[in-house]
Amino acid sequence: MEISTTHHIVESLTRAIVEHRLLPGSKLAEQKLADHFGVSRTLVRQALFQLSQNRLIRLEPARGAFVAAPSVEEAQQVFAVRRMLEAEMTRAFVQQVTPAQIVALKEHIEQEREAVTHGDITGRTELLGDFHVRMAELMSNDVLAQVLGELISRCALITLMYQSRNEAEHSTDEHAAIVDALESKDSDRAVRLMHEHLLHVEESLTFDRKVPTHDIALALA
Amino acid sequence: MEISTTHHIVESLTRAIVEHRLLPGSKLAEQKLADHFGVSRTLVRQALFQLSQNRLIRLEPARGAFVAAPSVEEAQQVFAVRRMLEAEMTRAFVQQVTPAQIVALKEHIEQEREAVTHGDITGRTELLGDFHVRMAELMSNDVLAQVLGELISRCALITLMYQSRNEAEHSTDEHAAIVDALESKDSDRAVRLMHEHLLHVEESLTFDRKVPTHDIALALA
DNA sequence: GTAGACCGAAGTGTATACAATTTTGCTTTT
DNA sequence: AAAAGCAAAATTGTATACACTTCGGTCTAC
Repeated sequence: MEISTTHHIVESLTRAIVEHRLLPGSKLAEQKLADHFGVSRTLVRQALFQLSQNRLIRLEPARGAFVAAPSVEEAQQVFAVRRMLEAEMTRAFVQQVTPAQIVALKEHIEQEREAVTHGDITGRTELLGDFHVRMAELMSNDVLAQVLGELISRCALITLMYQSRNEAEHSTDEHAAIVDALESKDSDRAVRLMHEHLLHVEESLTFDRKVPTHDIALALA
Repeated sequence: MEISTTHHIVESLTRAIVEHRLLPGSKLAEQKLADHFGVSRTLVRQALFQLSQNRLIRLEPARGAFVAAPSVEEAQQVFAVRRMLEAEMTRAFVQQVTPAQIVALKEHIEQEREAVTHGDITGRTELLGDFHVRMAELMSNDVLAQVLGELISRCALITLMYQSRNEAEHSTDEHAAIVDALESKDSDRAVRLMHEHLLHVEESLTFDRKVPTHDIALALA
């Protein structure tokens, strides 16, 4: 089954949503998208279906597709799962860590610092999430990397919405501290740092800032 | 976007695959399925796409859909993730356990025992997996329940293929032991038992029994 | 006798046509 | 003037049509 054209549409819409060119609640009309991409509704529908599986959009029967507005509660649940999973991932990582892996992680952190100093908001959000996926990949467990990737992308919207520059810098520092602990094979410290790091990121989200919404009932509540 | 008809097709195919009426490697031709369900290829393609996201089938461009044959390596990776996730889930469960939750889990175990004694292979595989999902649900973390459910269903094929009745009985006993530890709020014991339980289930898979396959290269290797 | 090209059948990939539902704006009624 | 009802327009849901790729088999060339 061919998926390359569909994939392009998915990528394009994903960028638009994550970069907030499409706000949560916006309607995604099939024919308009089809015209824009120069394809038929068939491919647009495939793409929309895929995006709904990624939780980036919400499909309502006979009404259409809308950009998702993940709730703070959902983000908190995702972080609870991440803390469970990544704490143990960190412990397992120390068991089988190699110098090459440490180098790879340190290089990644350098990229993070660059994005943060250059004010590249989208890039930094992506890189900060990728640090965690990179760890999973280095453990040569594809399933782990994929599950973690889904969890992280699932709340890309919220993370992006709520993360300030200070918090981004803080995250990078914490990543560096984790790698230090990994390098010295201090399993307990690494696990504790990872756990605290995820708590910090989650705390930075719970400040109840205003989210643009198209849901009237929610807006007036 | 309507999904109910598609959902019915997905359910039907899922049962057929999990119950081994469709063997790994089997081709799923779109027109034949469309005729069988009395719908057009459009809906069949939607269903196939969804099944491919669940890893129950594999889509090959311009060649079609085939029932997946998850490798033992993949199953091992899934179990590695489950051990990480469920060990911590168990620890968190003890923190907030209530008598009602214990009752619910004990009732579930009774259902397991019935299925095992009645020789209901499909039912018992489903129930044995559901025990873990039920725990997640009782923690009122939908995301956790969903992630775990995906992990478990992901290797339903392999689990079903490799699990004998003895092993199933053993699993039920281990579930009961875990609930005992939860009830006495012995967090360390519960975590240890859960970890060992998942190791046991995985071990029962690694015996390299013959798997029917349509992949010539694999069959002759 | 075997390797390779070629043709037809079968199947997938995409577009379009049509049916069913929702939305919208106007008209009518109170 | 506000609300209810209705009809037209717009939008989604499903089926079908057609183009393109793959698969099998046969025929030819060596």
